[in-house]
Amino acid sequence: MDVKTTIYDIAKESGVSVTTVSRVLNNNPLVSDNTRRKVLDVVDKHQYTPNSIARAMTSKQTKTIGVILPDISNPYFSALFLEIERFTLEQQYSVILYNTLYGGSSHGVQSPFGEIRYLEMMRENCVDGVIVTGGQLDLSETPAEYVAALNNLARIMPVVVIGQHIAGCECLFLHRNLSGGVPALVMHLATLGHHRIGFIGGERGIRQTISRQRAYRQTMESLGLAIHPEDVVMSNFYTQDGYEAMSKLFENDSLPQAVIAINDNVAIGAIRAINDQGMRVPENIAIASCDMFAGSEFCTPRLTTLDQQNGYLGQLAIRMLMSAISDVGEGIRVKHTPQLVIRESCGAKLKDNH
Amino acid sequence: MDVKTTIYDIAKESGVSVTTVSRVLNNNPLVSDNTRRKVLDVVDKHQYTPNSIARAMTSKQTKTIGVILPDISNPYFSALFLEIERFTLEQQYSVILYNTLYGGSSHGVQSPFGEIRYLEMMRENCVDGVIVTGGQLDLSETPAEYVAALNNLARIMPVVVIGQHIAGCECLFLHRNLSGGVPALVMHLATLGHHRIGFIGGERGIRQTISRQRAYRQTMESLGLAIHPEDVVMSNFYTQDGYEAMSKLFENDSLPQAVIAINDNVAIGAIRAINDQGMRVPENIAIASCDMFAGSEFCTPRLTTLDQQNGYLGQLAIRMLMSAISDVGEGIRVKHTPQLVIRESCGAKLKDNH
DNA sequence: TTGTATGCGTTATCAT
DNA sequence: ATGATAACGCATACAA
Repeated sequence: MDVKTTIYDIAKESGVSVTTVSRVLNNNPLVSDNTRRKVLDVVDKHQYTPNSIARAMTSKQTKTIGVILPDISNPYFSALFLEIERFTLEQQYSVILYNTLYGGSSHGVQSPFGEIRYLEMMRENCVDGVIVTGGQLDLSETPAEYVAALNNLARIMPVVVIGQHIAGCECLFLHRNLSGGVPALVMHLATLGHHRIGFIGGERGIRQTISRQRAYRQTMESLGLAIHPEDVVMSNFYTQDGYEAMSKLFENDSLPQAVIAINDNVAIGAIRAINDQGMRVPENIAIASCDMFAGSEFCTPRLTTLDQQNGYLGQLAIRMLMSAISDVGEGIRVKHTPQLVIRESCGAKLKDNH
Repeated sequence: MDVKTTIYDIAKESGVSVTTVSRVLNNNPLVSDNTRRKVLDVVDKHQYTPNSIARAMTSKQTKTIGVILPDISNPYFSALFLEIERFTLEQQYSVILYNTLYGGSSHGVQSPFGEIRYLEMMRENCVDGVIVTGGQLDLSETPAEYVAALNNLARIMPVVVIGQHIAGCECLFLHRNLSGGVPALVMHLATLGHHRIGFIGGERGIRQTISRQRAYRQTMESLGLAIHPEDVVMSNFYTQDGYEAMSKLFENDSLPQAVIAINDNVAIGAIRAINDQGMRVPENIAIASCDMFAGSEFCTPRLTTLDQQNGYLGQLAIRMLMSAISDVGEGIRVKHTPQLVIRESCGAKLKDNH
């Protein structure tokens, strides 16, 4: 391996001091055009780029942010991440990504560490700021040690949490509208004539689950529709979990007319389970989902779902972080409103295709 | 923001020299148990962790690797990445991820830079090694400037390329078996009585596309089956592309009995298009795919596909890189063999579900 | 306009 | 067993 050329090599070969080279590199105007050109020639010749490590030593900035999330193979998180990364790059920052795999992944891959360890690693890596989402943050009762670890980190650098506010947590919060759109979804189903509506997916004790279920229950009640307790089955957030939850429903004596899934993956698994019973969606059972993932407009049937604007959320988070890194600012106040996307899986707009 | 405590703070408070603290931190045996304990107490009290930047200054190692890929929201790449990250973490390394978004993404997100820029950024960030896959690497004619940029980087640090070997490229290559399994797939279809078989998806000029199409053509020929030129439609690698490619097929005078898709996403899009025509899979047209993604066993119909062992591939890549970083080793020789996964979308194993 | 000297936090070399 | 000091590559305060 070649050794990287340093600012000293450039200085010597250009016949100037390191200071001058440094000035040229940082576009400091206090350099004559002549020397500037001379230096840049040598820089180009060696394809020299400053060592960002050494730079970080003096500047106290690594120009790197950290992102901690459970599972990048989950479409919800990858949509978020892609937007975060794009903005990060535009600001000349890089991003270190940690997948905690908390709550499991669809690949069976195991994480070697617990979530708290990832927070520590951020500190060790001297990133300039951190965005963290999912995992224990989404527990209705976030463990005290985890909050303590978050606060520990937040004392050193800006930390943006995408999720609901946690008492005693000193981070910046980007509040997610967890239940928004669910009432619209329930009403849409009711309007289509589905009066017995179930709810599947999501883990017990997770905020998304709780919040969306609550909205579902309240809307049902306000519409005067009864909820059959056996129509509500929790599991997790992946396709497999949708399959299992729906299969549970089939073990009951009777079925709901419509089922709301916690997200598109769960909905897809549910549809598979329904098909396995020789029934069809939406003819026999309608399916709707609370979180739209890329590609769900190509399912059969196309999924009626809620656009949670996940990419937009990522954009807000990174803007919040960047402003916290540069300014003294305490972040920005924002709002996002989940939008109902009506497609085929509930019976509206269904093409006659046979 | 609090300022991070340094080794000096610890030294002063412990009443020893920084050298001794450093020894304690690095488990150097040349410290008496007494001082060690004394120092560790202070370390614990302040929750001190060494500044990895300063450490990198002297050690010339950042304990960070870089991964460059087109789009982490693509299941193929996320499966790869998750395995890379797991092994990386086990080795106490972190990973910086760059999505080049070369070839487009499913989210419409645009990358601010060209691929070569990402290679430069790796150098600037002083990572210890790089894994790069996808993008221009997969062009049948990789541009000379891109190869030059790769070589530039490879002169400074180990670079592992997941893909086919490129003439004149000095990186370490993890050869992918691109066409393996395709003959088995074609034969499977032929055995089921499908004699007119089409092929859709994949971009023109991309190695995967070329390689798999060639295997498809050769196998067809060896089986004495004719290929109708209009049954082959290229597009890209996403669901939408599968939809469009299949729609093209419907514009022809007649249809193939079976269609091979370049991957599961394309297959899903194709199935959607077929359903939109009032036809069913596999009853009217059989669909098979060349690259299995997580969750495709929950499609309706379940996809018959090839397991490319993408996660395993990632594992091999990171092992190769790690051995190149530590040893003088020139990497490891490995083999992976895509496996045929027979499910429902071709008509075998189809449950009667209506 | 240019250069010298110092510091950033750690590890390593060399004393003691 | 412990400590003083140089070195890593860069930015910057201060001189010239």
